[in-house]
Amino acid sequence: MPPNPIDAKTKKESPLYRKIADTLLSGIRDGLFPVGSLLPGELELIERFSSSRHTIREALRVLEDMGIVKRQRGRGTLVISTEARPSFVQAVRDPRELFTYPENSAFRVLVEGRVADEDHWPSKIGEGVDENWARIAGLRTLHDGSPFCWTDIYVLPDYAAIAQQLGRTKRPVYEQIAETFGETVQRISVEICAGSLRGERAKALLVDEGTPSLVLYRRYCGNGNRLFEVSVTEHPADSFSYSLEFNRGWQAAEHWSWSK
Amino acid sequence: MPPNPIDAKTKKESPLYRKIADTLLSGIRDGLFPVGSLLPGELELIERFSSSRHTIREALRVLEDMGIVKRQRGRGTLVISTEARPSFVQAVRDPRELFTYPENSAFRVLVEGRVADEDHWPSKIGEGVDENWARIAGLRTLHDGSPFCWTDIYVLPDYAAIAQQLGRTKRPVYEQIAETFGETVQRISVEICAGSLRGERAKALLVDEGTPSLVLYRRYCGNGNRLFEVSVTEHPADSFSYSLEFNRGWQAAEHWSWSK
DNA sequence: CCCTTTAAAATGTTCGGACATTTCGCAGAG
DNA sequence: CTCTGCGAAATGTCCGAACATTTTAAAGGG
Repeated sequence: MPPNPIDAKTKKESPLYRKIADTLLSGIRDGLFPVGSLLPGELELIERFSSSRHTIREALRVLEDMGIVKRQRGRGTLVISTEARPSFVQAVRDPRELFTYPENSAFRVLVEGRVADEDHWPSKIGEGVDENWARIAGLRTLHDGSPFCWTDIYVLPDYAAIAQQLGRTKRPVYEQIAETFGETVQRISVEICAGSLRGERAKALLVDEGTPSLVLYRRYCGNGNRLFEVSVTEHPADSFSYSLEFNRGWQAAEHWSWSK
Repeated sequence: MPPNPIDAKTKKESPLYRKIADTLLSGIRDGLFPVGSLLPGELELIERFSSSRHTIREALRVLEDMGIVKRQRGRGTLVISTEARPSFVQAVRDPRELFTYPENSAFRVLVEGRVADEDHWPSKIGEGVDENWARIAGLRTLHDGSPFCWTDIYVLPDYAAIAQQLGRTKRPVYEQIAETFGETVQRISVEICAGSLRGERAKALLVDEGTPSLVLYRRYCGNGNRLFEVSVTEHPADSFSYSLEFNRGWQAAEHWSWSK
C-alpha cells in the first residue's frame, strides 16, 4: 500500500532551506522586511541562520519561485510581495503543499453536482442536474470573491465516494482526492473554451438566452498519468474575466474578477 | 544608453551549466538519450563534462524547468520530451531566450493591425480596421497549426515604429520590442475573456452573427513595469479551444487546437 | 513460489571555499 | 557643477566534499 501522502506531509521533516524560506517569509509578512525593501545580504543571512551560502541561496530560490522576492545581481534581493501568489500552480510545485491549500481558496469546492455518464461529457454538461444544481447556481450573487458559479464534479472511476465528501465537508479538493484514491495530484490541466448559456443554465444565472460564457475544464492526474478527477465550471461572459499572468522564472498566477 | 539586449545575447558568454544543458539537449534530440530513457547519472556526467556536481545539477535543473527531463530521487533523470515546451512562458525565464524564440512559433506575429486611440481600447477593438484586417481574417482556413485569426497590435507609446516592422519582417515579437524600445520583456500577462462575434468580424470569419468567441489580451512589460506592447486576438468559439497545462515545478505549457 | 531483508545506485541536502560580474555610491578631475 | 573612474557590496558561477533519503533489484529465508 502506498504511504498516505498526508502522513508524509505531517511526519516528514522539511529540509533546512525550506525552513529558512518559511522563516524569511514570516519576517516579510510581519513587516520586518517590507515590500520594496531589500532583504539582508546573503552573507548576513549566513550568520543569522548559521548556515552555508548554498542553503541560503536555495531558500531564496524558493522565495523567488513563489514570487515573494526578486533577486538582482549586484543589487540585492528585493521584496516584491508579502503574499504567495493565490494560484493553484503554487500548490503543484510540491505535492505536499496541495494539502496545505487554504480553505477559502478559489479552488475550494463549493458545490456538489451530479454524475453524468461519460458519453455526455463534456458537451452535454448540465444535463441531468437535480435540485442541487439550481440551488448552487442561485448563489451567484452571494459570491463575493469566488469565481465559481457552480461546479459539477465528475470523478473517474468512482464518483459517488468522493462527490459526497467533497460536497459535504468542503475540504480542499486535493486532500479529498488523496484520501479517496491514495494518490497525490501530479499534474493539473486547465482547458478554457467559449460557450453559450442556454435554457436552464441561463435562467439560473439570470442572464439572457445565448449569453456568451467561459467554460473551464480541469483535470487532475495522479502518478502514472492516471486521471481521477475532472471539474467543469461555466461563467457568464458579461460578468466574469479570467486572467493568467506569467513572470520570469516560470511563475504563474491566476486571477478572477467580476465585471459588469 | 542601455546596452543592446541582442548584443548582450550574442556577445555574452553563456555560463557553463547552460552550455552543458545545451549539449545534453542536443544529445536528447539526436536520439542519444531517447524519450523514456534515463539520462546518465550525475557521477557519469561529472566525468564526461569534467565539471563539478553542482554545475551538472544546475544544468539538469535547466532541463527540468524546460520540461525536457524529470528528476526522480533514487531512480534517475528521466527524459520525458525531445522538444522544449512550445510555450511563451519558457521564453520569459531568461530574457535572452526571448531572442532565440523560433520563427514558426505560435507567438509569431502574423499580421499587422491598426492603432486605435486609448479610449477605444480594448472594448472597441476592431474599429477603424483597414483592408489589412479583412485580408488577414480571411486567412483563417489557411492556419493549420496557428491559433491566430488576426492580431491587432497596440503599442504604447509608439505604435507606428514597431507595427511596421512587426508586420513586414514577421520576426519574433520580443526581438522587435527589444530593438525598438531597448528593453527586454520582463513580464507577460494574458487575459482571456468571452466575447461575441458581430458585424464585420463575424462576416470576415464566416460565422453566424453572435457566435461566441474567446478574446485574448496580451500585455508585455519591460523593466520598471513599463508597458510597451499589447496584442489582442479573438477566436470563434466553435472552432477554437485554448488550454493551459501546469506541471509540478512551475512549468506551464500552452496548447491551441481547432475543433469543429 | 512468495515475502522479507539487504545492498547498490541515484538524486536530495548541506557545508566550505574561490572567483566573476553587476550595481551603485563616492571621490576626484575637469 | 558634471562627468569619469574606482572600489565596496551584492549576487552569479564554479569547484570539492560528505551525508541523507529514496528507489530498485538482488539475495536470502520461509
